[in-house]
Amino acid sequence: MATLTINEAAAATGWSPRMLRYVEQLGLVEAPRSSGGYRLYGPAQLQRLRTLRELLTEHDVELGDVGFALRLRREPALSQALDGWFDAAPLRPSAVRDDADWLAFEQDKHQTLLTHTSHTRSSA
Amino acid sequence: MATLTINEAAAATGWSPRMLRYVEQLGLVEAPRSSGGYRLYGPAQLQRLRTLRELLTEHDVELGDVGFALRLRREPALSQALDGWFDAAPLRPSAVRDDADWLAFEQDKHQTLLTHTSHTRSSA
DNA sequence: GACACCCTGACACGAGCGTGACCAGGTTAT
DNA sequence: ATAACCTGGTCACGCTCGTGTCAGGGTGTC
Repeated sequence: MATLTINEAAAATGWSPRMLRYVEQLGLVEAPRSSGGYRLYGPAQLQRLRTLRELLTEHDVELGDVGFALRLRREPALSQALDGWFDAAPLRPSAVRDDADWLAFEQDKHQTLLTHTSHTRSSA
Repeated sequence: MATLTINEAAAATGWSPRMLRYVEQLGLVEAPRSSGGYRLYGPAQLQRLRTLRELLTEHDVELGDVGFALRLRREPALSQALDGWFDAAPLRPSAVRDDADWLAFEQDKHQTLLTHTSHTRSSA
């Protein structure tokens, strides 16, 4: 099967050769290699590079962000931890959740009072 | 209900007041305000700040990354686009997928050949 | 009303990211 | 065999991030 070298692929996709290597380093588009080590870009890679570019421009996303998304796919533990964190509490905070929270809060307060000589305030 | 001011919350969670404002700016932990505009940290916020810290240290994640994860939750279109991109092609590329790809590839190649006077190579 | 605290906004600065440019050496097609 | 191309590595530069600090002004408590 015929393939393009990195410079040809660059010309075909609008990326610079430098960026193609960088994108590969991020794990986003990895080209197979020739026996001598040259990157060989086939249709799949070209397509991927093009759609990647669209992703970035249309959604105002950085390469690093896509890299992080990749990390999320590869580390389910991380993804799960994030899910848990987001779901565990409302972003627009409402109020107290349960008694366990209250207990922890009182402990915090005392801890605070021990180190800093401060005082609480009444809410709005 | 009693709450802590930003300095007290900082002392209780280990963040600096500066960072609490920064974290809020990223949309990660937003504290309710007093009528005068003071941030009021309750147990929910303190808990959130603590677990956020754990997230960062235990998974070697940056604040910006969590911010991006938040963006993913708020922009389903973006999340979907990323999903599509990741699923559309294998990261460890294998070969051709279907004839449509081949067609696109030939077009690319010609486009390349038109602009640059280059040539194709045989694969490894 | 005095004093301590909080607010926003700005400047500063080291560290890391995205990107280009260059180099010495290996690969490929003719 | 030679010219053109590729490779990984490194230096450079501008930019953003995380973080501290300061200034000018408002808020809360006694």
